[in-house]
Amino acid sequence: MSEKLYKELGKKLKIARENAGFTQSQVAKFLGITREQVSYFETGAREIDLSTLSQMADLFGYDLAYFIDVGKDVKDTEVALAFRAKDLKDEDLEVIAKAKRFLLNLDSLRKLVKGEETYNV
Amino acid sequence: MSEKLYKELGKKLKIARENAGFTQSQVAKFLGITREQVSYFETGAREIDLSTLSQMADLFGYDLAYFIDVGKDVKDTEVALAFRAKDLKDEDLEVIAKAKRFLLNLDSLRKLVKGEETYNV
DNA sequence: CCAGATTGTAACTTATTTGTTACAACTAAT
DNA sequence: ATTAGTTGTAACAAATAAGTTACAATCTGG
Repeated sequence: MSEKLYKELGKKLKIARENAGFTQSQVAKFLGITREQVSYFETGAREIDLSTLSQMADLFGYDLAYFIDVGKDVKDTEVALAFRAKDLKDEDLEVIAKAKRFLLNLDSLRKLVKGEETYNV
Repeated sequence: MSEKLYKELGKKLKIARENAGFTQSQVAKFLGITREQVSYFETGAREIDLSTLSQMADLFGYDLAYFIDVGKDVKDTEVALAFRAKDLKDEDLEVIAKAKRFLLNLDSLRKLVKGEETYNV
């Protein structure tokens, strides 16, 4: 997970905490960690671990998936851009070219390992 | 997150890896961690961090949420199986991970750019 | 069956992460 | 504008997690 995504997650955490009406100190006490850690998580300076994130989701009344799906929109956008080649950087084109070659070879690969099933994606 | 849940997560990871046709060593090399770590993650002996879990989800062709949300239905196993990696080299793993993300996003992509066509790969 | 490959796990060392302390910036209320 | 309360962040020590090595168990193709 990229550094950028942790910043997004941190913003969500901060907003969720404020919506729930907690201070960082209260959250920290509840989680058994320091106030500073909570701050670091919210600013994206330090990576939050899964169990702490899960506890925060419980405390703030959110589904864990809400915090996990951070960056999903960004991913979709990146893929969407793949179809508008004029906006792409050179380094991206390399990856897309390889991915397309891979997809083109997928059919023969499938015959190699499995049977004759077709996959609708 | 309880210790028990980590064991469940580990089992899911192992099954997902085996379905994808990877060895622990291949996965470890892709992730830049040791083979032993992968083993510890799969047995639940050590806690997996969010970023590593996210990378594994990409590599195996699963949504990250699948490994987090207990009781969620298995999604896109067909896609994962389509990419059995038995005969592939370690260097290809990066491309495969990206190609899988590409496939997983095809559905939303289709809605974004086109109409109701289906794509057979 | 045999040899090689894969996996689980323990013990130890190294590296990374977290806690602690300290201080500055910002806010809201009086 | 001053006080109390909150938050961001740096630096370092302490705690924890990860890497290393080693070995046994299991699986697998020839």
